[in-house]
Order: sequence, then structure tokens, then C-alpha cells
Amino acid sequence: MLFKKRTHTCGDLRSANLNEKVTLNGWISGKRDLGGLLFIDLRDRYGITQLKIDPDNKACYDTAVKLGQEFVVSASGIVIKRESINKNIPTGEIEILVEELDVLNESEIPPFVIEEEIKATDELRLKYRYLDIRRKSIADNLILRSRVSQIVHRYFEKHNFIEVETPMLMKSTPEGARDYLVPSRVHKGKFYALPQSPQLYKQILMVSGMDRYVQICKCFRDEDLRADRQPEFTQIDFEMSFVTQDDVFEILEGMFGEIWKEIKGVSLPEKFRRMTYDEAINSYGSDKPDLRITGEMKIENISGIAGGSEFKVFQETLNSGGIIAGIKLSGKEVTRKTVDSLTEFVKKHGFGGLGYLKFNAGGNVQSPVAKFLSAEITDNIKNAFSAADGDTVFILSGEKMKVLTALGQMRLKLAEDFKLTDESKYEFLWVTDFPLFHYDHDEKRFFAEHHVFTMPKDEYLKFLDSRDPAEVESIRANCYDLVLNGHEITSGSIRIHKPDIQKKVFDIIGLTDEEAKMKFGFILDAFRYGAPPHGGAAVGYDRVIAILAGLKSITDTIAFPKTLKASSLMDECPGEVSQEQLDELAIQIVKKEA
RNA sequence: GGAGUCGUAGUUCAGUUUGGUUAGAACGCCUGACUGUCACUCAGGAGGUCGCGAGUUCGAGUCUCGUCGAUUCCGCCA
Repeated sequence: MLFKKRTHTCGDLRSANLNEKVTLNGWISGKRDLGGLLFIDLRDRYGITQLKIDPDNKACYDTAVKLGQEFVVSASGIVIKRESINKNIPTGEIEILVEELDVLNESEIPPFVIEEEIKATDELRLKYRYLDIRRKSIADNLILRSRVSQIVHRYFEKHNFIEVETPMLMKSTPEGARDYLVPSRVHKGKFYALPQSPQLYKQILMVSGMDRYVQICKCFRDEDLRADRQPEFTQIDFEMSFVTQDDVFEILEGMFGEIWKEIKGVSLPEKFRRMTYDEAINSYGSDKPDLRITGEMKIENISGIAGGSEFKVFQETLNSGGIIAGIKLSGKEVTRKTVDSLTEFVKKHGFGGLGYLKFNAGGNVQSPVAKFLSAEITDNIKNAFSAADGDTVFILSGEKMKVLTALGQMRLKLAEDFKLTDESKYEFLWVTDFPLFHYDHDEKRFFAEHHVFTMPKDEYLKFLDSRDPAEVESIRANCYDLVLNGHEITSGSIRIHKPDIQKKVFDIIGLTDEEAKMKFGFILDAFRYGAPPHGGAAVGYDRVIAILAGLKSITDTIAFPKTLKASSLMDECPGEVSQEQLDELAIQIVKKEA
């Protein structure tokens, strides 16, 4: 079908184009019929341009009055100056006096009005995602995503990385997240798995001597979903040979630096701040602390100070190996309501109650536990937190990790309730020295915290032969996360490349040689032929885009996202398949009993 | 797997607490009027399986149970 092609987009024309004869193609975004004069807003992804239809041009006018929302048209005419200027849009000084108007396609009445302040629910927007993407904010997210992608490709190429595509159909490995499985027709009863990440392939590429590998790739995890978790998501996955942790950091610091500079016009520090896992847990009660909070609100362990008190709860805690710790809220009025809501919050975390010390003006201390604490102890607590009059210190006592994580979550809650987070900041933080193992008391065995190929730090290699839970759990790994504003956006490690160390790690998690061979045989084979020291990381691409776009959820960074139940409302997947397809795969559906 | 919230016109919601006349509003849609609008304005109109299924009741949008879907959180996500 022939149609008059556009000479400009709907975002192009300005006063400089006055008197030019132009053609625009686009969607009808609005129509204002004044009874004679008729104005149309024509939209494409570049912007909106106003069309003026004069009733004297009868053919044109007759077509125009019949136009509905989202009709696709081609309009030709002269760029003229508007009588009244619209300062809200970039093309607001001009309009097109239309001479020729063709309907390229009609549209049914859309199920929701396509406007920036969308009223439709997520459910409806996902079902008609193609209409949702016509909205500027969603389109802009996809454009942003595309721009970042270009920056990333350019950056890694500049640093001598090779892009290698790795298989989407691979072997299922039982460690880690649940795999999405794909049945094999040729090998009946056997299954491929979709990659949770290209981890093993990229390590093998290091053995191959590719030296520097990168890929922006889709990954799949069949786990329950959240606002920031989609069943399929995207990683910037990379691996480097002959490197230490610092080399990996440098690459990512450079990459994020370029992204932020180009997208946000913000210069990030050349080196990001670093913190060990232990420091993060002890001071922020989290392995991904949000450092945008005013005054940082560090957790202080006051076991030593408060332990000297008569307070029975504190005594019992310390006797059973627990800790007493707290956080300070600076200069905010703490009401009865605040305390009640926080108490309810900590009770959900399994605490009997919440202690607090309110340092009022004039040296008066308001506290339900004050009567158990001497003036000296109260003073010492005040000093430990560098508390001033008007500050409140909240205190919890109990098992160490429970206290720290509860205080960590309270820190975030207080920051939210009292608006202590500087939303304009970008706080990047390396969290390093993660534990290599944790002991599972139910299953009575050790598990790898990151993955089984993570290299222990040199000074802990001696504990690889120990089976004492405390010693084994003390082993720290060459394993690191990059945290941005409290979100984990990157995770990686230096890998084990020596078979003897690998064997010891397998031993600790109770993997026999035989099992190891069955699960990881191909990579262990590869490692026998000269594996270089190597390490890398994977960046959670969707989360990075969400933060750049100022979104809470990653859903709108993805063109066609899935719901929390992993279905796509637009194309209605997953769907049933025919009996023939099942027969070919030798698969039988077991109906759930009623 | 568990807990919470939501589901009423094309859309967003009110109505559910305390069951009771013809289920309302706004936007959208349709018709008409209007020659400088840009959230055009004005007048009129159409539009409902109250998610679905059972139950309680003289009577259910409203109460109970189940189910489906969306969403938030916990578990889970090396």
C-alpha cells in the first residue's frame, strides 16, 4: 500500500522550519473539534506535533472529523506559527496547516487512555503492553536501556573484551536456583536447562585463553518472584584471566563511571568505597547497606557498656552468648505512636520488646529501661552513640545475627518513616570478604555461600582442612558484591583454578569425587588442562536500568515483562500444548487429584 | 509453600462496616452545538455476568467457604 512517507518526526519541527512543506506520520493522540477549526495532536515516539485542519479544505476536514484515538495517519502541509504558543511541548511554537490527510489505519477504541498519568492497573497495561509502550515514560525506559547497552558494548570493546554467545540450552546443575527445564525430543526423558547464568561457560572460556569475555545475556531462574525479580532477566556477564579482585573492580568502576557520565551527567568517584561483609553486617545489619541515609545511622554494639547493668534481660542475653546493640535516631521527635509501631516491627522479628533511651533537652532521659541503668551506664550509652539532646537510641538484645538484621531493617524503616534518605545520591559500595561457607544446622552440613568455584582468601586456606563449624565459617572468600543505594547490582568472585583447593572445597560441602565428576565433570576436566587464575562478575542489568530510570520495580525496564506468577498476560504464556507435542517428547501430564 | 491487600460500566473508583427500592461518580465512548484549542467547552445519550463457583438467607455487590487472577511481604532466589 502506498502512503505519503514522513519528512520529519513529530518531535522535529520548530520555528526554524516555518513555511516548509512537510509530511508527518503518527498516531492520533488527541482531537479538539471547535466546530469549525479542528486541532489534532499527532504522536510518535519522538514527540507530539499539532495539526490544524481548516474547514475550508473540505476533503481534509471530512476525513479529520471522523478520526478516532490511535488512528494512524499521514498528514502533509505547511509549518506555520501558532496564534497561541504551547510552552509545555518542544514543538509548541508551530503547527501544521494540513493540506492532505490520509488515514493509514483505523484503531479500535483503546481499553485505556494512553496518557502519562496512567490510570489503568498493571494487569491491563501488561495485557495491552503494545499500547502501554506508546506512553512516553515506558518508551523512554526502553530507549534508556538501549543507550546503556550501547555504552556497555563500546566500553568493553575498548577494554579488549570479546563478546561470546554461550548456549541457552545447557545441562541442569542441581546447585543454586531451580532451573527452567526444556525437554529433549531426540533424547526422550532427558532435559536441557536454561542458564541461571553462563557461569561455567565463561570460566571454560578462560581455560580456552579468551582472556577477557563479556556478554549481555538473558538468564533464567524458576523461583518465586518479587518486584525486582523476573523469571527471565538480564546480566552483564564478564570474566577476566590473570586478575585479582582489584582488576575486576577497576573494570566495573570504569563502566559505571561511563554510564553515569553519559546518562546522568554525573561524575562518579574513580574508586568506589569498600567495606568488608563483617563491617556491613556489624554496622548496618545488612550485606547491602544503603549509605544514602543521613548520618549513616550505624549500629553500635553496647554489650560491654550495658552488660554492667542490673537489667535481667540484658544479663540473660549476654550469658547465652547474645549481644546488646542499638541505633540512634537524630533530632527527630519520637512519639508514643512511633515507639508502638517500632515495637510491633521488632516483635515480628521475634523480639519481646524494644528498649529505647530518649535524651531530652536539659539532660533528662526518658526510657522504660532507665530504672535498670545507672547514670553512668546511661552516660556511656549516650557517648557510644555520640548522642545529643533530642536524639533517641533504640536498643535490642538477643542472638547476634537476629539483633543485627533487625536493627538493619529498623534502620531502613526509620529512614523511610522520617525521610532520612537523600534520593538524589548514588552511593556505590563494594562489599568484600564474604564468608565462603555456612553451616546448616538442620541438614548438618556446610553449604557454599556464593558458588563452589569461589576462591578462599589466602590467609584462610589453612582452615580448608578443618571441620570445626566456627573455623570453617570464619573462612572469607575472594567474593564481592557491588551495592548501589541498598540494592545488590553486581556479584562476583575470583575463582578457584587449582584442583587441590577445589577438591578441598568439595570435601567440605560433602561432595565426593564421584558426585563432583557427575555434576561438574566437564569443567573439572577443562581445568586439568591449564586453567589460568581468573575471576569476574555479573551485573544485574535490569536493576541498574531501574535505578537510572528512578523506578522501584524492574518491570517497566522490560518491554514484555511477566507477572509474579511468571505468566505473560499479553501472549498468555505459559500455555498448554497438543497431545502430539507431548507424545513426541514422551511426556505425560499428571493431573492433580481433586 | 505461607501471610496480607485488591477484583463493581471500556477505564479508575465509591457503595461492602450494619444484607433490603431502579448499583452511582469521573474519565472514555456515541449524538448535537461551537473558528484558536492544547485536560477545549456546553447540551444530551448509551453502557453492569458486581472475577468465577457453591453456601447461608424471604432477600447477597455486601456474610461464609472454595477457586481464578493481579499485587506486597516471608520462605525461596549458590
